[in-house]
Amino acid sequence: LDTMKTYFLCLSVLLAQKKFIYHYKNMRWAKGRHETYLCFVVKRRVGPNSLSFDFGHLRNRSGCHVELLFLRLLEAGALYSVGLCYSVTWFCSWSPCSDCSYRLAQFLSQTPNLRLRIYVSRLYFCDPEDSSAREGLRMLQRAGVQITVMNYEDYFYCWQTFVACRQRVFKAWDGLHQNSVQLARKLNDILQPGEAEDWGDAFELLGL
DNA sequence: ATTTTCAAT
Repeated sequence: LDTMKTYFLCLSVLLAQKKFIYHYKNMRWAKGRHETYLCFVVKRRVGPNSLSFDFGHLRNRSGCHVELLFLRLLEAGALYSVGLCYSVTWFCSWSPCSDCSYRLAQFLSQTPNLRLRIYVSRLYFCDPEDSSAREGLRMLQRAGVQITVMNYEDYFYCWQTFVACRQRVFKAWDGLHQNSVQLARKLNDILQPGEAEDWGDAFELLGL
């Protein structure tokens, strides 16, 4: 019960502006981001024409990745009860590691009444083409998860929704758009493997 | 060109 109280306490607090900027900045070399934040919205269908919402944020704690903390929260019944339809959208500062992807896919296969959409600010350990993190993302996609790289609008939305912004308008950092485009391209390569080679083949065929 | 990563000290 105390654990649950702690969770609810965490959920009720808005993120500090500096913390949000620091951890969600989508720069290529995100030095020192040894924490991961997860901002979420849980939409619940409680009647034919009515929805209820929960929102908040979590961060990883004591060696537990934030995605698994979120799953624990769901499983503890804090945000979830059987028989209702859910849609969960979360905005994470790092993309999930392979292990979290695996566990999420497992969870989702047992929970058909839950839809998950994941927005990520940066890609976690996805540089090598054969990395398990990349494979994990593909597994999530096959499990029906929509994975997207955050863009300006997404940061804007998060700022309004999860940050103690006190009516201060979100101000983009240098390179936000460029970095987002680059990361989106990379994620696209990860999720649609083979496309690049197809192009290569096409060029070869055309003698280019 | 190169740099980092849900830490470990």
